[in-house]
Amino acid sequence: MATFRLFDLNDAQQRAVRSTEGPLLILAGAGTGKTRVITARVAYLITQGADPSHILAVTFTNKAATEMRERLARILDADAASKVTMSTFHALCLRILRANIDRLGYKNNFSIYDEGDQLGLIRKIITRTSARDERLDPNLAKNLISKAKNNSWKPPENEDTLLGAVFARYQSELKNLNAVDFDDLLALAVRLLNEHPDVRDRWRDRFRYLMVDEFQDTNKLQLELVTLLADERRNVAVVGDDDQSIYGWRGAEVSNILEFEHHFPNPTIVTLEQNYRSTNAILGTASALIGNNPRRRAKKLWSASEGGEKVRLIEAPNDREEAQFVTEEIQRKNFADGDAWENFAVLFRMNAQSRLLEENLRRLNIPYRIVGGKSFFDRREIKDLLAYMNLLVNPEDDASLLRIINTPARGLSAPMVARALEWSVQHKCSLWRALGDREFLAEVSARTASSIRAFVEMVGDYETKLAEPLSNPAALVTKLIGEIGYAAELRRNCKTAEEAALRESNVGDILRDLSLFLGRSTKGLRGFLDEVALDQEREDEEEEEIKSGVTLITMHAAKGLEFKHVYLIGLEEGLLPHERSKAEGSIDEERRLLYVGITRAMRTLTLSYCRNRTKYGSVASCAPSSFIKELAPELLDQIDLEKMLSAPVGEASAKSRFAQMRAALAG
DNA sequence: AATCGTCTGCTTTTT
DNA sequence: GCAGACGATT
Repeated sequence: MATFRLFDLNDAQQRAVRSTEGPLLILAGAGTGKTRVITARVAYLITQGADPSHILAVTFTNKAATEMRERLARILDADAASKVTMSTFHALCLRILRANIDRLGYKNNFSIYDEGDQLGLIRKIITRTSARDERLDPNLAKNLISKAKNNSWKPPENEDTLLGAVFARYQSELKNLNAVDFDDLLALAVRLLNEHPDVRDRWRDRFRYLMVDEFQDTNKLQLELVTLLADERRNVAVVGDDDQSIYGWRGAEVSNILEFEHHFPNPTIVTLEQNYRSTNAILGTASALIGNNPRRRAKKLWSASEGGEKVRLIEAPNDREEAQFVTEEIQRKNFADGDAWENFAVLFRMNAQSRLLEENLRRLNIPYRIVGGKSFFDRREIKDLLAYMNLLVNPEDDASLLRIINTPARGLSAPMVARALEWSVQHKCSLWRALGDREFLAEVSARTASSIRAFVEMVGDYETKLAEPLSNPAALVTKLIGEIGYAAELRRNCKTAEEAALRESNVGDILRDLSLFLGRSTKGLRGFLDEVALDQEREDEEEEEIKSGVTLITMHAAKGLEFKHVYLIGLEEGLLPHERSKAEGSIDEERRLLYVGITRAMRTLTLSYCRNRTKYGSVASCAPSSFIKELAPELLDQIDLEKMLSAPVGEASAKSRFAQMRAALAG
């Protein structure tokens, strides 16, 4: 039975929770207890008699889904909580597709292509398709194709532009490879539900209460999916904040939330405005800024807690001094006030800005963590291993096959692979089929042919064993990487023994993860690969340990997080708002980005900009961001760093001397 | 097949 | 000013 208490919520939150039938729009300003409301509402639905298995809550990230699942488990009994579906859009679509994608002419064991695989395939198609004087940037093509899919545009029938031709071929080739990309997960699920009423009705029957988190970030396809599932019951509760829409460049449509009434007429609308995170100085600054945006749903954040320090605006001579000031002040505050490093975060527009901060933090021996950057799963050895696993599940998966066909080297040279690929295109079959075809083998030398046969036989062997009912995939994969001598391959390819050992232990980590997965799931190797494809967040052991420390993070990645002390650096025209966004006319989104950054702060907020900044290797002078004059002047404390440091006596110089002393002690 | 050098072109990145 | 990609070299 639910143990949550409705009266712990404020009035608006209660209204949101109690509104159980029909469309509901919850406008949840930053820090207004959104996750709490969603979980409370799920619990309330169940106390009102809803079957937990009829409830679906969709989020964007696995992290959010997990957090919600955990919170729900705390206020509901474990059995009921486990029956509620909490899923990302992509995982939900994957589930829908794994059950019935055969209706669209794919096989149910399809592979999921990540952006690397996607890019590889597009590169290949471009070189094969383009005339000599034509050029198309593969990355640009990938982005345009993604945009097209998210808008449900079909590949053009007439291939009269290179891009159109590449798009059409990319799509048909993916299908031949029995693979789908991230966009396809959404697009094909929508198509499946649209074209097959029986499938649609099954899912509609399954999910009778829908909740969507971060609704401002949904794109066209995601809205369509929600609409398709909602049916005439229209039990759709969406939660979001138009002011925090910062993913327009990835296809998110703010209009989904701005025009919610258009998509779901006569909704209940609840606005959450009481903020439990920040001081009124911070909230006032945020409100003043965001008030400059034209198209938005009015809301006024307020906090019950009084006072709070003014927001500081620092003018630094250059980016070096800016970084030095921020890091030394963090050190000083940590020492003077005993604030743990975890309470501090430095937010910026571009990842490149983290470098100077890193250098300074390292110099001062301050622990830090950089959020974002290269993923564990981008590592060579992990991609290789996953490619082998993918191949065992779906041998027609050319991208995986190409990745490992000669890794470790087994006499299957690049020219031979190119010929095989050509042959496979001519015969409209997969690379795997080509390698197993007598006709093709007759075209290559006897030695090459025997190498190919050995490889095909080995993979086929494992594939057969894997398909046996009582097979142990983890043991099989372990045996496979032993048989191919992958450890030796790593040692051969790494400069140092330590690097090889690290990579080897990464391989071990994945194999251990696989065993753990198989222990808790019945979905086998295929299920493991699905989970990995859709959750790239996980970190390895070492990184896990450095979870503590000062956080360096982009404003985009900071959405949803909060920190006691926030430093927002580089508030310069051209950086924030970014030059490119200005050119594209998305200033409003840049303003929202700054708004998101500001509202991360709980107690203190420090903004800074530089008069000069090193850009692309040379120093350029810069103007303060045009957003600065939109902030509330009465809540702002303006400080010129140079003047402050040259002041003969007073607090500032005492602090600076103190910082030097600390630095000496730390060094 | 691997490595070296030159060229290019610079955001943000939930899945 | 640097990383990533690609072509020329051994």
